[in-house]
Amino acid sequence: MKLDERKKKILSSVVEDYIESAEPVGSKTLVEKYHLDYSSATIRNEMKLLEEEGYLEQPHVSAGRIPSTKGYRYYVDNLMKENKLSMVDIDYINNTINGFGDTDAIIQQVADVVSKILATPTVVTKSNTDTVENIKVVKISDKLLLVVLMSKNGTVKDCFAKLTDTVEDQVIDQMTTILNQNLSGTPFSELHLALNKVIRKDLEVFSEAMGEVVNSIKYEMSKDLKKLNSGMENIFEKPEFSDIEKVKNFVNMISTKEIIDTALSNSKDDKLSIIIGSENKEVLLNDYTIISLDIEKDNKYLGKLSVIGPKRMNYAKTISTLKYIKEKFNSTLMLNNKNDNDSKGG
Amino acid sequence: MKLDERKKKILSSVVEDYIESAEPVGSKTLVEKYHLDYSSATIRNEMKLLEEEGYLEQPHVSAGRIPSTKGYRYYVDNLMKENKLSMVDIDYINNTINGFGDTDAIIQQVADVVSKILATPTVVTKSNTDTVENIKVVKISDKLLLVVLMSKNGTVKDCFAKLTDTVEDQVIDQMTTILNQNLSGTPFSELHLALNKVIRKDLEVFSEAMGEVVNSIKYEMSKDLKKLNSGMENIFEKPEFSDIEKVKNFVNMISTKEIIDTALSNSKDDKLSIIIGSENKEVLLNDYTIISLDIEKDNKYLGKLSVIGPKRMNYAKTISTLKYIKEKFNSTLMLNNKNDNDSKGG
DNA sequence: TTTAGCACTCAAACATTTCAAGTGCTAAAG
DNA sequence: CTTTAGCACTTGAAATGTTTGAGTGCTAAA
Repeated sequence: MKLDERKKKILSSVVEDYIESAEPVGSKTLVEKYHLDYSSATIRNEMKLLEEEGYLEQPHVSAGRIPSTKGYRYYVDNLMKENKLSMVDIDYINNTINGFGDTDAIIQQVADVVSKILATPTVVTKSNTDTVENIKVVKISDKLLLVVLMSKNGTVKDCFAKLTDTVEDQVIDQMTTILNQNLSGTPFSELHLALNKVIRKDLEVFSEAMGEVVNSIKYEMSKDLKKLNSGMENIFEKPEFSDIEKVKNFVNMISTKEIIDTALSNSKDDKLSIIIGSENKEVLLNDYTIISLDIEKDNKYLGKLSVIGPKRMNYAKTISTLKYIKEKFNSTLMLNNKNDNDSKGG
Repeated sequence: MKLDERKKKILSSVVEDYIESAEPVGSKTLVEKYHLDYSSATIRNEMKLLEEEGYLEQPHVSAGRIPSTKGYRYYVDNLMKENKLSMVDIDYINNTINGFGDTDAIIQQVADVVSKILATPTVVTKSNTDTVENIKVVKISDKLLLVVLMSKNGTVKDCFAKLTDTVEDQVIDQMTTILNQNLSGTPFSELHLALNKVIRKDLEVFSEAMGEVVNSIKYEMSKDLKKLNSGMENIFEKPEFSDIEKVKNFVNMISTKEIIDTALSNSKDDKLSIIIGSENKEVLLNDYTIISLDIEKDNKYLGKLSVIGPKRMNYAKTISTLKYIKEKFNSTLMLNNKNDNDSKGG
């Protein structure tokens, strides 16, 4: 696990060259371009050792090396140099995110700016930290239920569940109890996951009614989540997506709310979260890296700003851009939001 | 322009086979699959004539024929058989578009349902027919203008324009006059086009201030337009998009609001509008067909429901699906919208 | 411990061949 | 005059073969 200086230098050069060129990096390139004062043969020997240790990979025997997930991780944790944003980028951020408009508009601005600067798809979620206090299920007719969610802060959300079979009053009561037991206290932003647990536990008992209620709550929540994508078109510039199948999978993945939600909610909530390739539990995301950051304003949690792209991404620039934007939100320079219609009142 | 029965039968068979198979249709296929009681040689002669008349095209000399834009147009206008929706599709529509939720939710439902059934990208726009009554430009500071738009119905929209140079009061007055002259009475949904005309006419005079004001209004309007895409992932199943360049162009086009806005606003506002391939003035859309339909409820214009896809699309099914949904909106079976926060009050 | 040198591997690029689909034309048949 | 059988011809796609160059691992000497 301890790498000597030379190995560090080699690893960092491989990572940086590969990030830039997207081509496997060979020993000769390293010697010439990165002024390593050894012969290519020596570098080859070192690279072989780095490969055996799991930091590098070789696409095929006569190719150069590319970083493995472990290699990227080591680079990010130990080798990466901080990146100062260029004045151009700073100006662009400051001119575009001006704080005008409601939260939705600002979120959109942030997504647009980040995806422009980094030329990568960007996802911004606006989370609702308000928690569920009480859930009521009201029978409107034999086959129609009204679900009402009351929050701690006093807002009310409601949605309908349509059934194909009639449902007994007693079942509704039971259902209400289960929902309250499992969900009260849960932040709205985590309701999705909590609901999945509920149906996994109780599906055998009241399959249809419970299923419909859960789905209608999920649907209502999905409207609330306000996930904003931007810059999807940037993937076409990246050689990782030269294959149509890859594009297809990526687009499908991004459109699948659950995958992204889960990925983002897995990130530790405190600071900056970097999940590289196979570190992600979701197999479909194993070729991608997600870097995300919570944004706060006046100690109020606004949401999560995330960048998703191939493992081969410019980690240094991405991180400094995200951090800069986070600071911008913390600074008092921004105007206050004019109006915020996050959730309709009860 | 008059085609005899045999030519009609051949043209319609070519169109339908090509829609299904995406492969150029040869004379042998037609004889065998469509029971045309002539030899392949006769069919070949007829196809040659149809090609000379412009109804068919030949990708290369040893390939079968594919319909030209003119061929599709003739098919749609004269040959196409009405398509009854399957019970499965009808059930699916009825179960999914239930009229619950606000207008935004319903629009999303419509987009989702249509893209699912037709397996094609779908765009639904919610138009705002309220018209501009008065525009005020207020100087907040030397380099910051507030633009206020008052509507006939009494709602107020406002946005900021940031300048890099200071601007004289007199210029602001002049600008206000020009904006009011050109825009008052314009429906919000057409503001985009009207603004383009304004800057084209007056750009020489007050380039910066006017430009910024126009842009900020446009940005504000774009939030209002509520364009909802759905089913973008469906393009990957179509051989038209096997080439990555095509996908790239399509995605870029769809993300470019102006292109789609213009394309949709060109469609005649009354009934069903079908714009096939090169019939579209926008060159970038020349390989695509846009079918769209205005949706009304209680004689109130709700918006436009549009399907965009390659010229080779299932015209009959697309049209009947859209029509069915339009009727569903007209029918009184749908619940009334619970609440509608189209635009914030003044 | 480092390095020069060399045999070896493999993907990518390019060239060549083969194949099948489908045509247009001609001349004969209806 | 219309239809059709027959055939030479064209062409893209797929399969196959060839070349090239980048890069490696290993060996033996410095």
